[in-house]
Amino acid sequence: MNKKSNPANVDLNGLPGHAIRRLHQIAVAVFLQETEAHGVTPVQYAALQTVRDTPGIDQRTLAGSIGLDTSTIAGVLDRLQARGLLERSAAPADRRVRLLALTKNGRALLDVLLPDMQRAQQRMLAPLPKAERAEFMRMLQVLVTSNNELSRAPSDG
Amino acid sequence: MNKKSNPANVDLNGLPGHAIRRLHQIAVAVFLQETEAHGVTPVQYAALQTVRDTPGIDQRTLAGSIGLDTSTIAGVLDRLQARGLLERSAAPADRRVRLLALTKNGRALLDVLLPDMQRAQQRMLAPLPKAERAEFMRMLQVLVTSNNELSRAPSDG
DNA sequence: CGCTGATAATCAGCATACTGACGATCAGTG
DNA sequence: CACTGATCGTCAGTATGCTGATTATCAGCG
Repeated sequence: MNKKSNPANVDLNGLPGHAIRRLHQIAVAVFLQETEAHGVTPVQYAALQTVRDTPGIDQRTLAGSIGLDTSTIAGVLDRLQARGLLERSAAPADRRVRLLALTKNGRALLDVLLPDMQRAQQRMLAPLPKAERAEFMRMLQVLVTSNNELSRAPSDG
Repeated sequence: MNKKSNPANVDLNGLPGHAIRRLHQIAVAVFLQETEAHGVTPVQYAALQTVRDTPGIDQRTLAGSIGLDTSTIAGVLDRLQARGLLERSAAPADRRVRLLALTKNGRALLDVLLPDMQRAQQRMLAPLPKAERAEFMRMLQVLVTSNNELSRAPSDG
């Protein structure tokens, strides 16, 4: 790949942003591989799981909880609803708000998904020596929570 | 946010994949903030920098080098070319291949971009104690290089 | 030279993810 | 009740990022 040896050259792999982007791509790929049978994306899983854990949550709160824009969550929920995994209903006290709940199919999907999802999570950190995995997760949490206010829909979870 | 206390509940923030996705979002936001004046995305920067460091590189090699699909790189290069930052020329020895090179404007942009880009990279890790930043980067590299073959266009850089 | 398999790039389709603008609704005030 | 400002959700537009199919070209073989 004969790169010219130049002081202006930059080692992309040494840049945090670049490495983080690559790791994210890998994490998504691993998740999709392990959960292949269920046709669910990481974000769709996060939405389903959060609605299950917090039935009757509204879209805005859900978006903040998983770190998504309100305009992005709309499309995610459209697809989940179209698959019959989730229902939207108008809040009786405030007709602007749409309340979310899983259908029976949605809950069933989460149940069968769980072991595959967990295996995916373990595979992501598997290359790290066992002793270092918790340390990596701890640093990850520090970086995410410290910079939380940067995204448009900061997570309150 | 009264979650029901249920054994089926899952702490999303404890999942590697979720934390990595959030960190990626933050990294992109920081990059865009610090380099706001230049209207360049992280991926566009990676493409420009790699073409500068490896003039005459072809699209497929570039895609592999920064960890992108060949179908994704096409759109990125379209936009850079439309802005006059980069040129595509047919390889004389193989007319399927398109060789890439920066224009004078492209090189100039990278020059003025450099300090902003570097400040962005530092900000991403700033919440971590100084002593831990190198350790985090080291673990990041381990995870990326070990799982490299998972993406469609594995990086050879 | 003609055929076959491989390769470079593109394209269509789908799914995040953002900004900025908009319509609908609500709460508070006079 | 009418007006004002805020809030919830949506939409249009743009930019990654993927899979699978297609086109153009090349390399090798008979």
